[in-house]
Parts: sequence; C-alpha cells; structure tokens
Amino acid sequence: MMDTAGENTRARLVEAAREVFAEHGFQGATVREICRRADANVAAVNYHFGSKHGLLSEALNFNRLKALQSATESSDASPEERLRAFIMDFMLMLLDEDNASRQCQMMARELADPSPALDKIVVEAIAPLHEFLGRLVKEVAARKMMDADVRRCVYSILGQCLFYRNSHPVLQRMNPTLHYDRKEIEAIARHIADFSLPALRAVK
Amino acid sequence: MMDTAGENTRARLVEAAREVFAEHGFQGATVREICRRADANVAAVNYHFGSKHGLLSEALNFNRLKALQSATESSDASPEERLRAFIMDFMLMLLDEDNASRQCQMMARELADPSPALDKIVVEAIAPLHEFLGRLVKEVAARKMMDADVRRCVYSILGQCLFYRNSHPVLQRMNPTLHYDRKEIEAIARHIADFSLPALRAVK
Amino acid sequence: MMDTAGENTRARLVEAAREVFAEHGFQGATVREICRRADANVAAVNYHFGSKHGLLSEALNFNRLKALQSATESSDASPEERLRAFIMDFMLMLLDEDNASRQCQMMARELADPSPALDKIVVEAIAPLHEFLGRLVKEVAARKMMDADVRRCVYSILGQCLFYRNSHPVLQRMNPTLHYDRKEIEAIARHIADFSLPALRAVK
Amino acid sequence: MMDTAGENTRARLVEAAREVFAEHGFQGATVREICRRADANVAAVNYHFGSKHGLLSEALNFNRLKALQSATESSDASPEERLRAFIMDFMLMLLDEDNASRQCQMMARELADPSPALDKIVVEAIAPLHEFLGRLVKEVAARKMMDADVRRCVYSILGQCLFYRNSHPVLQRMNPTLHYDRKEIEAIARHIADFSLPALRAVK
DNA sequence: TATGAATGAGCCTTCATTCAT
DNA sequence: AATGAATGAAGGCTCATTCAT
Repeated sequence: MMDTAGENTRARLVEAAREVFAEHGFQGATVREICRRADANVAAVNYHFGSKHGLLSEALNFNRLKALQSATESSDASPEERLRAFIMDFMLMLLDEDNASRQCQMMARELADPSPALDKIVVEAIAPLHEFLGRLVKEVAARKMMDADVRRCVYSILGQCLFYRNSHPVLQRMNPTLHYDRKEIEAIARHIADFSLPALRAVK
Repeated sequence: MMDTAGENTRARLVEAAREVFAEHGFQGATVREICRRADANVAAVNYHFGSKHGLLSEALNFNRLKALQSATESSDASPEERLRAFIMDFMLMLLDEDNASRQCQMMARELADPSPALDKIVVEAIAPLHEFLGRLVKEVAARKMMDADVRRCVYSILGQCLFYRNSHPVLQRMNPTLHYDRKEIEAIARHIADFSLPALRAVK
Repeated sequence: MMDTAGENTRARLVEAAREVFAEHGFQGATVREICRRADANVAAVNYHFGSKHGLLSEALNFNRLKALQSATESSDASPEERLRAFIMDFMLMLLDEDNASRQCQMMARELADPSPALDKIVVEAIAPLHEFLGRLVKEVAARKMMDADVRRCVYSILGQCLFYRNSHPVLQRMNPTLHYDRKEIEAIARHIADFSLPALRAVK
Repeated sequence: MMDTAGENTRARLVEAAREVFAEHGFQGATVREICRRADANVAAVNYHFGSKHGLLSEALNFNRLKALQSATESSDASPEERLRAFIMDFMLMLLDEDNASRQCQMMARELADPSPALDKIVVEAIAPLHEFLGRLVKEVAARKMMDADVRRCVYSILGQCLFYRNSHPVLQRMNPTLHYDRKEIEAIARHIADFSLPALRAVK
C-alpha cells in the first residue's frame, strides 16, 4: 500500500512541480500547491530537494529534446528533409498539451523570468539545441555563411516555433476555436518548414 | 497647484510602473518598488488606480505602436519596402533599451504570464497589429491566400521579431558580448526581412 | 482613541521586545509573541524595524548605564567611595526585577549566544563600561599597574556582579527563598565592594 | 557485534551532542547537526534518548568536576594552597578549548537559558560544588562566618571564574588577540586567587 | 487630497518528532 | 534494532491592500 503513495512521493512531487511551474512560472508557483497536487506534506519539498529551487532544478530534464536531436542527426535523409522532420517533432513536443513535455513550457517561462536555474537550462539544453540547428542550417544552405548569419537563421526558425507556445494565450483569445490537435500541429510545422526553407536557400 | 502635483504623482507612478513591470513582470513587480521609484507613498497606487492591476491597465498604452502602423500604411512605397520598413521600426521599438518603449516589454511579459489586462492588450494592440500585418502580407504575396496561411505568415514574422526580446536572457548568456545597439538592431531587422520576403513569395 | 493604541505601536513593540528578548534570548524569542504582547500585527515588526534583528538593535539602548557612569565620574567622593557607589547602583539596575532595566538582561543573554547585535552592544556599552571601571580601579589601587592586571581586576568586579544575574536560575533553585528585594541587593553590593576593595589594595 | 555498533552510535551521539550543545546552546543546537556529526540517522536521537531533552540529560555528566573536588579535598596542603589549586584546575577545565570539558560550557549555557535539565545539573553538580567551595572558604577565612557571607564569598569566586567563559565572546571582540592557552589560563587563575585570598582574609 | 501606519493572508523554510518497515 | 521517509507546527518575512487622519 505504501508502494503507490509512499515510495514515490519524490516522483509525484517532480511531476506536480512540472505542472505547476509550467502553469505559473517559478515565481508564481507555490510549494503548497505543488505539495497539494502531489498529495504530500509541505515539508516534503525541502526534505527531498532542499528548496523550491532544488525542485525546479530536478524538474528540468531534457531527455526528450536530446533524443529528438539524436534521432535527427542519425537519419540519412537529405538536410532539408531532416530539418523538416525536426521541426515537426519539435512542434509536436512543444504544443502537445497533455503529455509530459512540460519541460518546454517551463523553459519558455524561464526565458520570460529567469531564475538561477536558467544557467543550467542554457548549458544543458538550449546551447546544444542552437548548435545542432546551426549545423543543420549550414547543411541546408550548402553555402559558406558567416557565423552571425547562421545564428540569425537559427533564431528565425526557433522564433517561429516558440511563438506558438509563448503567444498561445493571445492566439487563443483572438481565435477561440484554436486547438493544438495533431492535425493543427502538423499544419503549423509544415508551414514553418515551407516558410524557412526558401529563406535558407535565398539568404545572401 | 495641488492638481499638478497630483497629476505629476500619477504620471510618475505610471512611468515607474512601466519600468518595473517591464523589468520584473506583473507578478514580480512590487507596489513598493514602483512607489519608491516614483517617490510616492505606498498607498498612492491604490489611491490613484484602485489596485496593482488597475495600474497595469493604465500603464499599458500603445500609441507608439499604432503610430508606427499608421506611418507604414500611409507610405506609398512598395509592399516589400513597407514590410521591410515596418520590421525595422518595430525592432527598434522592441529592442531599444533605454527609451520609453517599455510597453512592448510589458506586452511580451503578459504573453508569458497573462493577467486580466491581457484582454485589453489583445483587443487594443495585438489584434490590430495582426490585422495590419495580415494586409501587408497579402500585398507582398500578391496572390490569393487562405486566411490560415496569411495568419501563419504573420506569426512567422512576429515570432522572429519577438524572439530577440523574449529570449534575450538566454541569448545574452550564450553570447555575453551581445548588445542591442543601433547597428545590431538594424542588422537583425535586415535579416528578418531578408529571411521572410523570399518565403512570402514562395508560399504555396 | 488612536492615541493609546495607534501612534505608539512602535514603542509598545520595543517594550514588548525587551521583555521577550530578556526572557528567552534573541533566538528563543518569537516575533509573534512580541507582537502578541504589544497587541500588534505580526507584520508590524518588519514594517517598523525591517527585521527581528532590527528590532533587537532598536531595543538595545544603554542610557541608564551611561547615566550611571557619568554620575559616578562627576562625583567628588574618594575613589573607593565612588567604586562602592557604582557597584551599588549597578546592582540595583542589574537585579531590579520589575523596572525597565531589561537591557542588562538582554545584554547578558547576548553574551551567552551572540547575535550580530553584540558588536553594537560591545562598542556602545560594554567597552566604555570596561574603560570606565579600568580608570576607577587604577585610582583605587593608586599604584602603577600593568594593563593586563587592570583588566583582570575589572573582570573580577564585573564577574562578581554579573554572577547574580546570570546564575539567578541556579541560585533560586538552591535557595528558593531568594528574592532580590532592595535590602538583599544592598547587602550583595556591599559584599562585592567589601570583597573587592581589599583585593585591589593588595594586588601585587 | 550489533551491540558494539549500537553502543557506539549511542556514545557517538552523546559526544556529538556535547559538542553541539556547547557550541550553540540547547535551543540553537539541532538534532540533525548532532546526528550528522555522529554519523547517525536523524531518528537515532529519539530512538536512543526519547527526545532532544533526553539526550541533553544524558550528555550532562560531571565526573571530571567531581574528581577535581575530590582531589582537592584529599590534598593535605594548606587551605589557601588548596583553594589556589582548585581555581587553577577549575579554570583549566573551564577554558581549555579543545578537550572534553564541554560539560562546563553546556552548564554555563544552561544558566543563561534554563531547560528542564537544569534541575539535574543543580542537584548533581552545582550544589555540591557550592558546598565544597563553602567549606574551603570557611577554612581559608579561619573565622566564624554567617552562612550568607560564606555563600556570597563562594559567589564572588565562582563569578570571577565563570566570567571568563560567559563573557568570552565580548572579551574576544574587545581584545581580538585573546587566546586561552595554557599560559594565559594560568595567569588568569593566579589573578583570581590573588584577588580573592586577601578578600577572604579581610571579610568582616 | 494624500499619506504614514497597520493589517492579514500567504510564502518558503526549519525542526523535532513519528511512522512504516 | 535501526532507519529513510514523512509530518505538522511554527518561524521570519513579504506583499497588496486598508485604515484613520
């Protein structure tokens, strides 16, 4: 009986923390709410993670994001195909509303209101992601590019992707029927690829 | 005499609020800090604006953003030129670090953590902006486009622009020498236009 | 009506703090208890003093101790008479149970468990007291003494005085009828003077 | 085997408790810190001693203090010599910074902030100590003395001795080079004896 | 009109203790 | 016999708001 509740309080806390951090940001989240959802005592957070920050740090892991990059890099499709595929998978991860991809939402929140954990996120997840995309951009462009231009192309792609997550509250208000179901996400991903590929070919 | 002092306090509060909201977001901002910067009493916010939310609502105005759209629309340059010019002005407004364009920073924060004021922002500023950009996109594309595609092109452009503001903390960490001075902002704006225009021409 | 309760919350807090700090020490005292006794809100301490430490700092003032030294120094009695008089006044201040001399009790507690406020106490009250007593000892001894010996004589006198305060819980337990009434305090002071004066005359 | 391990844990806890209680007082000490130093589980204290208070009670033993009294009493030196020797040994025990005489430090702390264990301390250690010193004082004085005067002489001697321990934080602040090394302690003990003996001879 | 003072709800954290094994 | 996990009460502090003038 302790199996279900006792030995994985820690895991439940992490899961609840991801939910609450994703919904309210680090600052807006309260330890009490996290513990309430995890059906744990308020003191449990400090017992298991030392502090609210410790819990945030633990809640951030980017295995799925890394797996996605590995999968893309080990593919032998053409660069364009791989970029297209990556965007698709990335958007599925980013917008899928009811799976465990809350790390991305937490990440997005960190950007708006950085906490000390941002350093970890940058080093472990964002910097590698940018580098990965930089390599892909160069392959697609198939042309000598200055580093600054590569970087800006990466920003253009990521900016488009993240917009759908960051601006979701706004888009929803302007278009109340909007729902990120599978079909919609695929259409979005296709658009981003269609929009970006000609640009990559054309950039000076 | 009291009038002007009173009005001045009010104005100083609004200005201070813009600063603090832009820096820390609505939630992270404290009424005390705002009043301290405005050299006003703690109770002044509630006295003049009813609540912290009331002050936020008052602090949000988008005259400059609207002026920018009007200027663009009344221009008789080619659609491509006008889009290019708008992006430039928009980025100058968005990234300029020491002018009064804090509304955009506040807006960006609202997206990440919507407060009740978001409705006002959407209706008064964002929706018109999207419509404005939609018209411009259609002119540039010079082709029959489905509404959904127009919308997504607008998102692609805005997403690229906002990325530099939203992700600033991250970009700064990855590239510590990054500074949004005039020259850098112009280069960014040029890149976004160069990236987007071929895409607009190519979109199905 | 606000007169009694409203405008001197601050003063009531200081008074209550002296009580509670004297009873339980800084660490053992709780802000809530202090506020309860002062009939004030928990937040009042932080409003008026910034923190529990700020309140402690404010609660410590040594006017009476200083006045006592001045009075002794401006007397034109013989050195022995002045030392005797000082000890008497000091003990009256130290042991008087129901007056405002709680500063000495707070001071005694600080010695046992120093908080950051101890520095202030030392600089403002204890160091001057030691110097004052040092001068008096030299006058009484009427002989060239090494600084270290003067210091130790001061310690011997102060040690005897403070013992009655510091060890009060123990003495009370061993001698349940013990009460520091006026007569008892005078007897104690006389004893300390009688004990110390021959020693001062005799020290090498 | 378990026995020894168990007993060892118990013993390590008591030793660690003495350290921590001596350093931070009963209230300031935390069970966690004690267990950490004893390399034991947090629950060990309650398991072995029932509570933090139980541990304190166990940690208090006064064998060395008693041994010291016995040694003094069985000596056949003159009363003055014996008092002088006792003060020396007592100060060595009281001020020696790195030996196991922490009981005295704990005792001193108890005086400042009595816990229920104080009763035990008084009955087992302090009362006998006072009686022992009372006998010695009477021998030194070699004169009929009233009980109250004997008591006060004992207080005068103990007060001088304890001052160096109780006021150590203050003395250190006023005289940063102060260190209780062997030589310093001997000088202190000599001073206290030199100060007290003439007084004892002179007391009415 | 405007403000210094005060409030109450809530936050993160700490701690001695207890529980289940 | 012993422990890792968990708990509940409490602590200092912060904050938007309200009160009395």
